[in-house]
Amino acid sequence: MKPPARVETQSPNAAKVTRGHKKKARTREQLLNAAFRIYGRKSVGELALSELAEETGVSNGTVHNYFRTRDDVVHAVSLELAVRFSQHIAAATPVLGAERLSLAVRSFVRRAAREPAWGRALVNLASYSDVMRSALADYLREDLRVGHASGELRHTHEDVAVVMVLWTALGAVESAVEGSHIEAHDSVVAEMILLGLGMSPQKAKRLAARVLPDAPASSDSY
Amino acid sequence: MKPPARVETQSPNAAKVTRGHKKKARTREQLLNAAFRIYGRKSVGELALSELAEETGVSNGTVHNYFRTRDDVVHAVSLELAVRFSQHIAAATPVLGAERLSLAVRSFVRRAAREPAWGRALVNLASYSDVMRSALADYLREDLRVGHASGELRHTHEDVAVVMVLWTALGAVESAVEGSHIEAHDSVVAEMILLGLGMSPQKAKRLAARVLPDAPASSDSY
Amino acid sequence: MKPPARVETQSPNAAKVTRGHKKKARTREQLLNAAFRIYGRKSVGELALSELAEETGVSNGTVHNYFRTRDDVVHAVSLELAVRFSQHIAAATPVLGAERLSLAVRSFVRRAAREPAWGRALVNLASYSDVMRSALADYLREDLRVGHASGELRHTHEDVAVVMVLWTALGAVESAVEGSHIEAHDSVVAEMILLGLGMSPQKAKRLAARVLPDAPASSDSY
Amino acid sequence: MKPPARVETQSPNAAKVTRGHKKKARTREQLLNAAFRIYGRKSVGELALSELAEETGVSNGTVHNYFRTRDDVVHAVSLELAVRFSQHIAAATPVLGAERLSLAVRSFVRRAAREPAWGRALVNLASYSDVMRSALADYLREDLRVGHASGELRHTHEDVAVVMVLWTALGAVESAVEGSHIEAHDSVVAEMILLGLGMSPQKAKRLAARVLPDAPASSDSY
DNA sequence: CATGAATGAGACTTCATTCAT
DNA sequence: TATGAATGAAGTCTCATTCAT
Repeated sequence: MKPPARVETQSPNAAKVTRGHKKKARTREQLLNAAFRIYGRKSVGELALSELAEETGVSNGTVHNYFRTRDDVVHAVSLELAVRFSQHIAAATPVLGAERLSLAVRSFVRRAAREPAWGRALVNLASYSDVMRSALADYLREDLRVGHASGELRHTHEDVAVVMVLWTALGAVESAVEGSHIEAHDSVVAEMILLGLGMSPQKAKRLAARVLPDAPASSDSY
Repeated sequence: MKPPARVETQSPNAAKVTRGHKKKARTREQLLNAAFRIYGRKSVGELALSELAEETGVSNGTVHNYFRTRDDVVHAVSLELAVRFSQHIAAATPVLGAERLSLAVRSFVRRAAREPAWGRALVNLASYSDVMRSALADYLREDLRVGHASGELRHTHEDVAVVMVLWTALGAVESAVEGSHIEAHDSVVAEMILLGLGMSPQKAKRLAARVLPDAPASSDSY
Repeated sequence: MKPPARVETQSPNAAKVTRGHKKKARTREQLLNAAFRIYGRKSVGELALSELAEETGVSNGTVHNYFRTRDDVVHAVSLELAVRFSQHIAAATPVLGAERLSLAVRSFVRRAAREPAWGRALVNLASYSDVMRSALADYLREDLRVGHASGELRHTHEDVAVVMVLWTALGAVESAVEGSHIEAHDSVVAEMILLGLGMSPQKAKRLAARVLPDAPASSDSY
Repeated sequence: MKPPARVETQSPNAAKVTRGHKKKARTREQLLNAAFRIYGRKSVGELALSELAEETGVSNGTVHNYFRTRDDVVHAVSLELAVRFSQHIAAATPVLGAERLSLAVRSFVRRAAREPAWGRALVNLASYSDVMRSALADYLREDLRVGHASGELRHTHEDVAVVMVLWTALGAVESAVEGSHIEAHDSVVAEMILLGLGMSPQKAKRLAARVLPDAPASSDSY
């Protein structure tokens, strides 16, 4: 029988560690959300820490307690976005491969058309931050590898393929954001990518045209 | 008849002073070159007009006589770069179509590998400036159209195709600049693009592998 | 009923917690020690209360419970230093007069040479705080008065003499701290001071050259 | 008759070198004067560049064109003060030696009594800046050397003597500034210093009591 | 035209200080 | 009491911009 008091004894500074933790986490999240919203309006280099403070509704000094420089903000938002994205995709299709790749590209393009601010933020981040690009590339690479192993995809060089998929998707997002209304934009883009990866034209067309579940209601942030 | 020659003899830089016209043109050119060099080092948003003055070796005020804002600089450099690029490509292959497209993409990637500063400048400009992107897109579009008409290319949507080619090329330039050493990088990229545009795998491989004339000696600027 | 004794056994720093009194006194002492250490590194005006918190290992708020402003800190450290100094000198020589004065000056110079941080702290404090200067001056004044009464010293104006002795000693400490290695520095300084106070050259030389007991092991603080 | 045109011809870029030069020099001087005035009110570490801007009547940015940090200001003012001081002393007595030393010390003390702000500035600068101390020490050293060579002074160690004279003078200035009204303060201090340097009591008293020409009207600045 | 000193708005940065826990 | 997140005043610093020369 262990004496329950010992729980406290074991970690005497647990209180210390937790003190103000929840508030701190909440503030940080608010800051990241605000930053993402700003990236939807202006380029990464134009975000001013003071603007971030105002958008979040905290003081100038508070922002500095969390982020010392603009780049700290970009970095943190990139990581957070990558995490959320992966959770989203994993929830939608647990199966790796060409299909998931197509799905990911298409959902990017669709969301960008629906929420231009989101798309602009994505492009801004990915253009600026190699952290963002790496994070996205890591997910794509998994699908490419599985697709290649299964014979669906026949690209000759994985790294080049990753670059092609990523940048083409970003370009499509960018043009969707700029308001080019293209019929079934997401499918056209996905098909072209799959072709580039060596999939047969018929399969590419079929896979890229699969019906997609309706988008989830867009949350407040990203 | 005044002996104008003597004036030049007396002061080595009299040429500069002789004609306002020439001087003005030369200063502008120097400013553009300097700006391009800076874009090879830092992002477009980080170029400070005062830095441009220093790099060019003129005064703060002089820069302002030519460019009122940073965006003026980006705009001017973008146009100039597009012009030089088109001249370069036109000189290399007068024939429009898939082949010229492949050539253009490959020469971008090669030059980026050879001169990372040039590549960085290109990516920075294209990421930031839609003027730059449009200028490049216009050239690509001609080739795509001709290639499609001739049946070499079978893309279903021209705008999407333009975006794919342009952004994939930019992505490849970016990764070349970052130092990823890939065997025959330019050909691999071109082949993937041609595939995506619907060319048959055999033709794509053959076209993308064509031997290329050696690069011209890199000039001082762009 | 929890067994309070066990609490102490379980945690090694329970002593800290036992009595608010003791803890408070200890915290204050730690703060003063930390402040003195910082004065050994940077000027009095550069000490930040937040830095003091970090150096002491307590929170920002805790410092504020003890000292409201920087000047409070300077004041408290000055008084504490003066007290310790007087105890030290009193322990070494109970006899007032020229000899004790010489001893005091010499021990300052010696300690500064041995522990530059200590010397720097002393100079910083004395340059900034008239409290510090007054405290030191008060001790010197006693010796000057006794020395004058006994005929050993013949200075014409006590206040001026105090200033001369104090500032010369500080200057000597400062140069010792800066690393000027002078043979028998302490004796040379003391002799010059005694001369200035009107002592005969022979007596001054003899008195200033008296052998000194070895320095006590330097404590952690001041 | 000289051809006036030639003046310009000879140095074609003289205009360039001079352009705005007078204005620049004037602004710099105003800034130094203002800084010195501020040092008469508060410690060196308390001078804010923005305050300096306001005191001088120029913008914040202008100050930054001249001085990047507080220390730059201290440094520049120290050098300037040293130059002016040397000019002043050289004008008053061209003869090096104990007499000039006495004169220098006395004029410091007198001026401090007359113009407390000046004295405070001097003490603040000398306490903070080793540049200031070195500059003053260099002048003193010359006199000490000559005085020693001539046999008037018999100090055993020059470096220690420099320190004694300098810091005693500073201490005297400090106490004069604080309002201690001492009869013939300057002479008492000088006498004590000369004694400390080994001069015979009679000579020291006589030399330190020499009548001094009346002080020049205090200028606007230092 | 070119120059570069001066400007001042706007962003960054530091820190003493407050206060809920 | 101790904590530390949040605050905001005060200062630093950067640069596009103006203008007299």
